[in-house]
Amino acid sequence: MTTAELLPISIAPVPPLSAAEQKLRTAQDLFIRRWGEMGQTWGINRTMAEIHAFLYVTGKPQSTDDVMERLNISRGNASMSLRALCNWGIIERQHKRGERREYFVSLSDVWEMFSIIAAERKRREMDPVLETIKQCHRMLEEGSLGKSAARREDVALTRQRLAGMEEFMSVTNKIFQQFIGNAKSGLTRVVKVLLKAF
Amino acid sequence: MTTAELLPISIAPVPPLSAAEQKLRTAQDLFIRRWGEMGQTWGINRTMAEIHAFLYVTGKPQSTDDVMERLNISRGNASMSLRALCNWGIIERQHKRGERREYFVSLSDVWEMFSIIAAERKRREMDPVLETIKQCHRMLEEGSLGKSAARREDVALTRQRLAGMEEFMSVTNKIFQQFIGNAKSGLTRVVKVLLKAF
DNA sequence: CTATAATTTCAGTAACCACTGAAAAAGGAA
DNA sequence: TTCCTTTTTCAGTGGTTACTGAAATTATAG
Repeated sequence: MTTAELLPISIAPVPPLSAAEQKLRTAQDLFIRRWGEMGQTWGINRTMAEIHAFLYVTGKPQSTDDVMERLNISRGNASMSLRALCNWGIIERQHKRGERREYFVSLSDVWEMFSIIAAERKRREMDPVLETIKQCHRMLEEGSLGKSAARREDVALTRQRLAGMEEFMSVTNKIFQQFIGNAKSGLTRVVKVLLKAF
Repeated sequence: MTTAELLPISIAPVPPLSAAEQKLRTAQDLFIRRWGEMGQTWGINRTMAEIHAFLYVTGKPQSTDDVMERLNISRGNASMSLRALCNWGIIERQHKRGERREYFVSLSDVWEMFSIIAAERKRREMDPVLETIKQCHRMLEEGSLGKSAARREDVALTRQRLAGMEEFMSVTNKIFQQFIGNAKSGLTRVVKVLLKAF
């Protein structure tokens, strides 16, 4: 009994990679790994970032199995991470005619991707902070504290600090807003303007 | 034997907080907690962010014990986190005349703080990515692949994707650079440019 | 110098998050 | 319907990071 008979199904004969294919793959892997590392330090888990990098850099629709194989991860992990990326909206499901399995593709426009991510993070992480700062401010106003208390040195200091932070967050928010607002339509213009100005 | 005799050293009679003090503290705590949460999602550990928020929002020099007590953390944790924040350069040690213990203060200028952080993160996290992308690009040039290989569809696709990402990272880098050199005026300028363009 | 206060270090532990793999569910094809 | 393929779910596990607490070290006062 041969190995082929014992394992009749799997282990399709993998076509050997040409030199060019190998180099392509190496370059892609390099990018994928770096992207994963970067993701980690920005609060995005490594695997998700890597999957995204893989879909983005190959530019081709890839199946769950492609992802599993390329990144050496389990089916469960692949499934959950792919779904999360779909929910973010930076990759999309794609059905192939007459094929049962699903494929995934990354958005091709980096700017669009970034603006989607920016919008979400602004909403979830920056807006609440700004809201909290305003709330703190209100708590320390004369109206809620009384005149004499509001003039206490420590109260004044804290209010001052809160004001500084609020100003900063407002400006940052505006920049994000600019990117987000112009997501599809005018991002290339934003880019051009920025490139010209700096 | 009274409790005071059994525990002669610690438990100095904590002066009761006035209403104003309580409100001040509540407002500060609110800010501190939010800041900690935000830090986490941006890849900064909660405690460090909280310590910084505490120092920033009170505006007063605080000792290690003050930090421990206010945030309910151990001495070891406080010590290590404070040191890390000092290394970042966003808080500073301060000696008080005739006092043995050390105090810590936060930088007061939010713009300066963020530009310090931005500089470091750019250097450690963005520059390497840009470098990697360039490297990948080079690996897929005609020179290293040969003419026919370089024209393969999949190679072309990947090169295109890398180019898109490189453009994005370049612009982002420039914005950061703008911010790093001259924190407030730099960013304000970015905002102005963006607002004028739309 | 000694005594004591303050700080740092670090081994051990706790909490957290990512990941696996197998079982269940869902989705066609016959 | 049943059979087979693909996807999803999730309990359990492994790995990582954050934190504690006590011992070691350093700094200051007397």
